[in-house]
Amino acid sequence: MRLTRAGEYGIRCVQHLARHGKGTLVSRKEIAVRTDVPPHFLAKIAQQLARAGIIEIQQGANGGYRLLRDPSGITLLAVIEAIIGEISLNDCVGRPESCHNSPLCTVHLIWNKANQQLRATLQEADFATLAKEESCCLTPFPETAGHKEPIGKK
Amino acid sequence: MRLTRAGEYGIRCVQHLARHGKGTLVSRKEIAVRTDVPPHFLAKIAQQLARAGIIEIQQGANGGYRLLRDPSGITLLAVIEAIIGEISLNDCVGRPESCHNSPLCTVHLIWNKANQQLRATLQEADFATLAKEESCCLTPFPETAGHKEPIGKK
DNA sequence: ATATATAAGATATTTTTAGTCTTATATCGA
DNA sequence: TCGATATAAGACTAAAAATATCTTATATAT
Ligand code: SF4
Ligand code: SF4
Repeated sequence: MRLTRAGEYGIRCVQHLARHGKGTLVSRKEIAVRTDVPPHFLAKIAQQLARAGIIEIQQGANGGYRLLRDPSGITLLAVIEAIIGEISLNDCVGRPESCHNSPLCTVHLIWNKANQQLRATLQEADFATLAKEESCCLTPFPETAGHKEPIGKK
Repeated sequence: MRLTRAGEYGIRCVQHLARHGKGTLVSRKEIAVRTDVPPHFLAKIAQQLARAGIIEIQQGANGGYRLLRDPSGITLLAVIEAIIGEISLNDCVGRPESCHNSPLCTVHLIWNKANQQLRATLQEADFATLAKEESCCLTPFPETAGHKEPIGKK
């Protein structure tokens, strides 16, 4: 019941790009360092974002990534689902046929409602708004950003 | 971003008990067969429900499980969180200290909001209401319930 | 006492997540 | 044109979590 790291990383990537604005080329390395994401992992995530039409990848020397759309036209939901697929809080939400009971199931209805509500909330959040204030993943002192401490251990 | 099977099974178990009403003893085997849950797995889940004060386990011959509270006083949220712990859609929701950026992060605020909304929705659903109509996991013909077909394979 | 049913926790299997590595390709600039 | 740099694509590995089972112990009804 939790977003994967890949999803979280995808959001960080887009948010960093959003701060530079639509069309600005930013190197993978800069994004990786500033958002604390393993560079090779970021490459994979970027490919998914590119396939979803959110970013464009420029190869070669001085390559990098750029936003294809205006930040105001990119929602949190779009980015997340580009990475992890359509959100489905319970198996039967996305695939009702996975449970023979779903046509009669009152719990199923609750899950459908909750799922739709969650997706709506994430759809309301666009990256123009999100980037307005200083936010996600701006490491205060880039030169000292060791980014090797594990992000979260209990 | 999905409920675990253990969580789903826990709901089925409580719902089955709810149909029998508070205090009625139902054997683990009956619950397992009728809700299509592996018996040993159910045992584990039941222990978690017992620790959470939702059911009581009766040992020994003719033992089984019974609801401790009235179905109307048991919410979907309570059952789910008894099994999988408190819902946290992103790591930083439950443990803000896991990301040094959380105090400034606008995305973090969205997750907090979405999380609270989801929990509220699941809290509104109580098992008296859920059990009113025929619902979750009532196999139409118990005697033919082979329950060995895998519940969901793509 | 014996049969029955669950307790509790160890163990095993499978799936998913997370991350890395390798080889190929594209682009820039000397 | 060539070499350095940067990403592409996908194979591969490692770690973690989910799912399920097994084993031994304990409780209870008869
Ligand atoms: S029993 Fe209901 S809630 Fe559970 S998987 Fe089936 S349809 Fe979904
Ligand atoms: S960057 Fe923001 S949303 Fe992402 S983990 Fe940190 S606080 Fe949460």
